[in-house]
Amino acid sequence: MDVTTNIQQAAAAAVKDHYGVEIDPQILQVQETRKDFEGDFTLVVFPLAKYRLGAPHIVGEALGKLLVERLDFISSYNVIKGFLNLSLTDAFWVNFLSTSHQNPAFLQNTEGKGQSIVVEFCSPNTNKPLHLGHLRNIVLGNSLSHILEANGFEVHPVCLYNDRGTAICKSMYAWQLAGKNDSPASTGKKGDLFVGDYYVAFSDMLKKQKAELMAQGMDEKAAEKAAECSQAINEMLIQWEAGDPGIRALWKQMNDYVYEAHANTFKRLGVTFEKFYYESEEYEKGKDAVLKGLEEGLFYRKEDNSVWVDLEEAKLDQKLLLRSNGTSIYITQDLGVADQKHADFNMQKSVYVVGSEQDYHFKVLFELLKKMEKPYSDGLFHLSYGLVELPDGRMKSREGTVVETDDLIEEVRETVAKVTGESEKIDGLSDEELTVLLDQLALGAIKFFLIKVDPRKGMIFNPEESVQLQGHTGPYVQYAHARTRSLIQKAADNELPAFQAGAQLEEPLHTSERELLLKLFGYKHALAEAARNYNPAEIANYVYELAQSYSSFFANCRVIQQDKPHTSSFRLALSTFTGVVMKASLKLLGIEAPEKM
RNA sequence: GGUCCCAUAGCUCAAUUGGAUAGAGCAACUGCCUUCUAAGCAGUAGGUUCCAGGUUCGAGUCCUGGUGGGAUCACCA
Repeated sequence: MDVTTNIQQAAAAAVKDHYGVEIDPQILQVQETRKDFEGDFTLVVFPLAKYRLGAPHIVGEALGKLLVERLDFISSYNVIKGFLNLSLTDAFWVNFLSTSHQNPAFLQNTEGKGQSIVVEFCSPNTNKPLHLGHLRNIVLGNSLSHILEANGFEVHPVCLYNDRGTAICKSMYAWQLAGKNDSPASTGKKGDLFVGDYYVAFSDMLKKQKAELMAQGMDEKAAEKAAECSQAINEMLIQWEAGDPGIRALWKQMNDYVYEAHANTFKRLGVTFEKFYYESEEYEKGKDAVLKGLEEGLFYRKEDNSVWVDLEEAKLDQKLLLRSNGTSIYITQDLGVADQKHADFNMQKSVYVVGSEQDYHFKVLFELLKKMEKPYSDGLFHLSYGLVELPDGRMKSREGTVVETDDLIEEVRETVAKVTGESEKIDGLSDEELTVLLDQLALGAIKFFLIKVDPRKGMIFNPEESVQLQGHTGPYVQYAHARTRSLIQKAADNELPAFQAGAQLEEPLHTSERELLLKLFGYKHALAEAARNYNPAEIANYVYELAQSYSSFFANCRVIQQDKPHTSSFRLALSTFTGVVMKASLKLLGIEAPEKM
């Protein structure tokens, strides 16, 4: 049994024996003792107030005394107001380390066993490169997938490509007009950039044509519709729908350029998807589901033949599901894709990592799926994240303020190279190893930066300052990990006794050793909470605190000491284990843990 | 206008989901590399947690009402 529940139950039993009152052990929360107070775990006594057992500090005293008597792993206690601080024996911690440090099960939770869960993320358009906003999405989705997996879930990461519609037609049209014979190969541009440039070219064209029409007195909306290039796009869309071979071939060509480029970026980021869905293949699939719902009386048809659903009960509006001409809209497609996922993976839960601007959309979608009584409708979750903004506002592709993924990685990599170049620690590395290291550190910095913030919140990205290598950063954690590895190297030169259960140390545990052990002890809880809340930021903060505790330990406690072999081997095991937990935690964030840096 | 989200140190963010004296990093200042990696450690300084009420043993966290910022409300996706 877990110590904290052990303490809870023992405390509840003590209350019963001492006061004759039966209480629910759950109300007695046990938490890590705050720094500045003596102790390891704290039992909060205040909730007992409603049983009128006496002043909280007196109740705390009584319980503390009983707990020390009854639980052999508690060495002492102190009470401050209604907080009962308990110190555990050194033997307990030595035992904790010996049972955990080589136990693979320590890194794995089992809550999700037997449950299948689909995580959809990234979901890009095919008309431009991936930018910082996508990157936050990808990094969050990827990390969430790892976290769920570590909690025992059977995870299926998928990506839905928005590969059809007006956006890609714009690039196609601009290419027809201007480029014709150009390709990524002929221009030496990465495919997504290549297609994106034509998209921008189209925007400029439209802007110009609109301005001309508005100068003739047309209002903005009408001008947008009437512009020659808008008309051409509509025509192209109709041809695409009709399956025009020329248009389809061009469409496929443009998309393929982008897929190849994106695949490259994914690879560089270390992200994999189990399956890609394509809007062009899925967008008609929701129709049948809607028609079936119509038959069952869940939806209704208006005179003009459009199909609607009434969601006013859920405080949402009347929503359109099928156009009057019978075609699908965005939400219809999502209904279809949801069923397709279920057919593919038979999931109980389904997570969508999508920006917060679509909160309303997902409320509607989830309400609809519930109404249709889908088997997975209880397990739906929208991991909604805020915008990434620049110090002077939103990124705008037209103004050239978009921070592109590949550029960003390159830029950070250069900074890392500079710092690394000044260090002698990497002397033994080959050029190839150095390249790998720089990538690991640059990506570590970027990913950590994007994950550490609560996803719900918008965040500000300052190109000059944001991605640092010191302090609350990925490289800080990576550095702490590298230190654990370097210690092991050093220790190999010394002959230390093997660390084992019941080892007698030459000196009592240092405060920073206790803090570190307490942090390690908290790993399972952090892992479980991150999954329960679908929040990778909790892992980022956990591993940062772990690295802090280790760095402090490293500065305060000498590990290898000739005259104290048992303390040495204990500390070495502690370091090794910390390294293992840090590496596993970083892995959950999609970050590599280098051996040397 | 309706709905939803956000507001914490100069800046970027935390706060174990209602618990102790609100904590980290950056920036500033002070110390520490001739035994394990200084991308580090230890310290100083920095706060009316947007405002006003309420709930209770206890509020940054919950409720009500404001203020400010963002998003959204298409037969777009």
